[in-house]
Amino acid sequence: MSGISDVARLAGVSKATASRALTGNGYVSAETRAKVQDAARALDYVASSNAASLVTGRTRNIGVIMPSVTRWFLAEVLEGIQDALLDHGLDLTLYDSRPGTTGRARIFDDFLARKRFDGLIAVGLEPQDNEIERLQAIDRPMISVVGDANDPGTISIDDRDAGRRATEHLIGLGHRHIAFIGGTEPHWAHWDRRRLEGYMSAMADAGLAEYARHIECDITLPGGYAASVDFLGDTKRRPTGLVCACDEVAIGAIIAARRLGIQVPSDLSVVGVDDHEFADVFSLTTLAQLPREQGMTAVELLLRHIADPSAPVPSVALPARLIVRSSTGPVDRASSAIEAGTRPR
Amino acid sequence: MSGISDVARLAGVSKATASRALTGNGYVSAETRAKVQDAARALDYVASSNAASLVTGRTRNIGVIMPSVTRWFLAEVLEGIQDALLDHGLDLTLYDSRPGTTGRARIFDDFLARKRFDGLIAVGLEPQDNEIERLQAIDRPMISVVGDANDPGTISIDDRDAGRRATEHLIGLGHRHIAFIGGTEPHWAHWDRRRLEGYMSAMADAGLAEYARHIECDITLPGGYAASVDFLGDTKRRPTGLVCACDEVAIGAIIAARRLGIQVPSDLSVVGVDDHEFADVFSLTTLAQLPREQGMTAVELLLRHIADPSAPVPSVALPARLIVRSSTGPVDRASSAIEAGTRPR
DNA sequence: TTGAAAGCGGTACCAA
DNA sequence: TTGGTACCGCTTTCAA
Repeated sequence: MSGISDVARLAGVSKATASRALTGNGYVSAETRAKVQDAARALDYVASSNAASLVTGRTRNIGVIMPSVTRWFLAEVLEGIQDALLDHGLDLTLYDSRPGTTGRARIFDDFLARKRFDGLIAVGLEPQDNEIERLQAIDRPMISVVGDANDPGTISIDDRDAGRRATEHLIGLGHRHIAFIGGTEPHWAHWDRRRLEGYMSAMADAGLAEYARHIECDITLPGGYAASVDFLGDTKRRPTGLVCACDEVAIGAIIAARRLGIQVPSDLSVVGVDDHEFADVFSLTTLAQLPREQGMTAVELLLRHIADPSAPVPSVALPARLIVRSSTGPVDRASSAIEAGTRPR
Repeated sequence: MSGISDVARLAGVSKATASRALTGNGYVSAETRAKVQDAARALDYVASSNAASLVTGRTRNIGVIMPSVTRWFLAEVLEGIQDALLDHGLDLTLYDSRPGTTGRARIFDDFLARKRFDGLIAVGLEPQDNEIERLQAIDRPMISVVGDANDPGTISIDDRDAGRRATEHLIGLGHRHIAFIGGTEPHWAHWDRRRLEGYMSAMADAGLAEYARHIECDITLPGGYAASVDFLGDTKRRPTGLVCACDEVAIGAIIAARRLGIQVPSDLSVVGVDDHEFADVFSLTTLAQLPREQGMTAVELLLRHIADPSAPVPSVALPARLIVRSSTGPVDRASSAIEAGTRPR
């Protein structure tokens, strides 16, 4: 393992000049630069990042904190972040902090305080009470993916709008009995709450507030499946349209419907949010978001913020794009038990 | 930001003593230790890991390199690794190196050479030609998850055995026309090749070699779906049993079967390998592996190796556990087109 | 059991 | 444009 002194010696210059030639900071003649670079290559020189960080205060490392890596959306964002960081030559330190684990507590109490990163990206974090203080105490540039676009440094889709447009899509197909599925009281996230609000306002605007109904479930495929098996079994109250908090829940609902012999979309239309990698296989109509791009955007915003901490940090609210597949279709009033009990308009 | 000198001053001791008290290396009286710890707490002292690493050569950071984080198995292993590392107070640097990307090339050419980690865990990496040399050049302890258990420092299930037992399960149910689905020529991984071998040997041992058939597909849910729609459509040649390279492929096959009106398991029995989080929702019979445990085991092996580099590094081959759900059942000879053309034994 | 002092491997200031 | 040198913050001899 040769150090910069070895490189300097071989190139016949001082350590200082070697450093300047290699980092590109300060004046070096083209000639000496070439000499130094040759020497470095000959010795397979790799700078010690510890030594460099110690004096510059820069780690060339970005921390990413998220509540899981096993959810499709989060994993996609993570890959977008990784790609962008690799392009910039920056390392990625992962803090996978599942709510309620001792690991999460340690991350907030110890790991973040070490500040082994120049900046932090929080993805879908939903910090609880004292975690927020910890985050603020870190005193490092930070960007959030998923969250309230009114907060500075937040990248997300307009969740309220997504919920609204998913609902309007079904209303446009003639549905009135439309339910929303997703979210449970202890575990509400910012985004599913917003999507529910969008659903509610679309229903209200269409004069369908009395038909609005919210079914709680875990925001996972098995969660959506379990809840759907329950409420779809009740034939009398079964809605004809279903707005789902996300695609994983929607796919769970579709699987449940099949198991119960309910045809999608003739008996039940289902719309999700995400454009999950499985959405196509399930022919799922959905409001697509691009998590990978969100991750890459987060990196760009963060690096800009690090480069110029005094500049205001923008937020980015991306629109979701409606992709119509065949899990939604016009309501079939004749064959619907719930419509049979409703007076026609 | 106070440093160790501040702590030392406040505690009324020297830097050296403060360091000893805080790190636990060297003799310090219980009394001074307490004094130093109090001072550290009072000042919210956090040691600079750069400074410490510079002198000790230890980074207290582990690198994890894997070809993706969006596959269920890999994400689960990653969370197992993260949990174990958090327990030990170690950071995790992620190198997500998707095959064929420029990012992957950079990881192998630049990032790994920086050695910003005390050890490396490679998960399902399948390094290609020159990548292997790069890996060896790193000269840091390394453990592999997924791979050949004959190589030292490898954790995996016995893939051959898993393929064999999945096949034997179907044979035991009376199936003879059993196909294997998964793996395509350019992208063979070590594990799906081994599972195919297990399938082949089970077929041969049961005298069913003539019925063996291998269907190629991408090792993903959409890949399994697409291939299945194709080959299940050919009623005359349709097998009654299907051994899948992994659960994602198996679930894709089940979805394809449903779409084609093929009943599972009465028309087609499907068995996978993994016990994916969706396996239960699809009632999938599978050979379960525990990726989270594999990740945690990898950390333990790696830390032991780092602590004592001269000790031999063991390998761990875990057995997969058969979980029978309702995607497999006895063959129904009467209703099977393919069986109709076969003489009974 | 403690303190003084020498680095770890770079960067950046200042003078030449 | 280059070289000498102090120093980043900590650990670790070595001597007391």
